[in-house]
Amino acid sequence: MRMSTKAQYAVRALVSLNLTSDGAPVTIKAISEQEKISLNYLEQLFVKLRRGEIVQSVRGPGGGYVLARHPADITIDQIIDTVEEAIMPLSCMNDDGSCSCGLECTTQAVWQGLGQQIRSFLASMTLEDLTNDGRQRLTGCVSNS
Amino acid sequence: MRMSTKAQYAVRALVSLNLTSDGAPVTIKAISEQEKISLNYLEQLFVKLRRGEIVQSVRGPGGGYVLARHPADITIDQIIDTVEEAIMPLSCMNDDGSCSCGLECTTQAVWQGLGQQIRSFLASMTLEDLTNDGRQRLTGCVSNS
DNA sequence: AAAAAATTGACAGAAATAGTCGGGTATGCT
DNA sequence: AGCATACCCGACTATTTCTGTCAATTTTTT
Repeated sequence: MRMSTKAQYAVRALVSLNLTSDGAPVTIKAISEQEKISLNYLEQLFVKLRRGEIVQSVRGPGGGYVLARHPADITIDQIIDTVEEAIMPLSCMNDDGSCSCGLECTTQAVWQGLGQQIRSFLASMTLEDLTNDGRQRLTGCVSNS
Repeated sequence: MRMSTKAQYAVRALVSLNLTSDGAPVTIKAISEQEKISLNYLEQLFVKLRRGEIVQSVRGPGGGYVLARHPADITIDQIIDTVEEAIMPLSCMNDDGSCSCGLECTTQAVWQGLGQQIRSFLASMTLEDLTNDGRQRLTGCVSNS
């Protein structure tokens, strides 16, 4: 059971974007420096985030990325869905996904239930929640750079 | 976000064991054939399960494995903990696990909350629950072999 | 047209996982 | 005592997945 860093990076980058932005586009270079994430890797993520309509790109000089929607309308599970394929791929079923009426179906039900649990948890948190949380922490702490 | 097949195999094998057993030890060879899992791979898993006191081994001819505890006292998260190291390793923190007071702490809180969610879900299901479920399915279906 | 900036796709290194193989050790039956 | 059964253990390999990088292209502004 593990969460890919890809998902973690995407969430962090978006929180950073939302936190930094004053309405004008933010370059991923700025995010990269602030979050210490490889610039090129971030590019990959933002390509997917744009396709998933989480962010909008503004090309040309002075360009960058802006949130495509209000942060309260962006949930964490949407972000994860966008950057990786599935939140929880199941490898326990027969290759064709059918049920052979053996024990697999029993255990499958467990993982599927778990998957739903995970999803609903992630769906209950929005980017705005995290940003507010992050803002609090930043002001409550001494600067660290 | 994915669940290792190791955990899935372990759970399936234990359900199978509990389902097949009439009190006498069950050989992993039998489980291997029933669940179509490599014998040697299963052995590896059962070594860990024995160390984790989920099962007990009976040596010599006529031997095999028996559950070490009542199935109602074996929860799924115990099984997973036993066969793999951690349910949810976090890679989002600084290598030493400290908080650098940046945005990491915000997003860390998300993953940690998620980890607890997952754990409590898996802790709420026992081997007995799954076995009963499996028994129902087996009798409710036509034989498939 | 030139320059700046974003987009794209292909690619390589690293890490984790799945599964295999061979030998060893303890136990019970004859 | 000896043999067969069945668990125990460590090392090894192949495969997949993930992470991260590089180079080339397209678009927009000046």
